[in-house]
Amino acid sequence: MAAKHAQQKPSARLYCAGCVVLPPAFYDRDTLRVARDLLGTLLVRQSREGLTSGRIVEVEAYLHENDPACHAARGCTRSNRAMFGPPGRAYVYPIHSRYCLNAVTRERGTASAVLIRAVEPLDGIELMRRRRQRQTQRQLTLRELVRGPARLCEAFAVDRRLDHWDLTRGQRLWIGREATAGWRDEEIGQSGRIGVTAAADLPLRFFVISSPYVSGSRRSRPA
DNA sequence: CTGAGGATAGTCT
DNA sequence: GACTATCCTCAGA
Repeated sequence: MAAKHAQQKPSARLYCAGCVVLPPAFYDRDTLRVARDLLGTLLVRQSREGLTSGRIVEVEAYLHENDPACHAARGCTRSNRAMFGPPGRAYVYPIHSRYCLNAVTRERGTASAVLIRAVEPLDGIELMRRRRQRQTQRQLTLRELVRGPARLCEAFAVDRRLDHWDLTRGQRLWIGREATAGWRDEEIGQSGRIGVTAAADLPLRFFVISSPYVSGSRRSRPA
């Protein structure tokens, strides 16, 4: 159990080194399936500042059909256009002067996506800390670096410029699969989505029960 | 640990 | 002008 979470000890070898970039076909499936399967994959960001990576431990599905909480529910606008594009692209949405990162999927040919809410920090922790530390005086704990969709984007330097970015090319920003096995279904929790007012009861949030990096209160997790 | 309140800026009506 | 898929701080248990 605990062994599935990486130790903080710095390693000479990169965690994301053996990763295989997820192909377009991965995203071109039922959105719930993609959301579940994204748990345990690695989010990787390569920029001029350096490389950061983290294991995805919490996601939310946003479906085009019968989901009023989905940004695509009211049709295509300038800001949500990426969701109407091909699967495997990034949809970066600005909110409250911060950003959220989604992976676009295909839900029977309509616009849908998976919001990445939290990761377990792996590579480039000091770089994440530098980016996140800019506002705060206090020393941030490891879990505070990436717990929550907007904190995660700040730690990974994801902003509007990466909207529409192709996540399947293995450059700048991508998601990869490790050789090691992921979590079993019993280790995955499901709940309503956080922060949404519409359709808040739909169980479209998936998270790793044992992970300390999952956002939201403990109450949103089963005992 | 939890919940409440305010900051903040881009987007749409 | 009114939202919002958030975060931070602070008070209280």
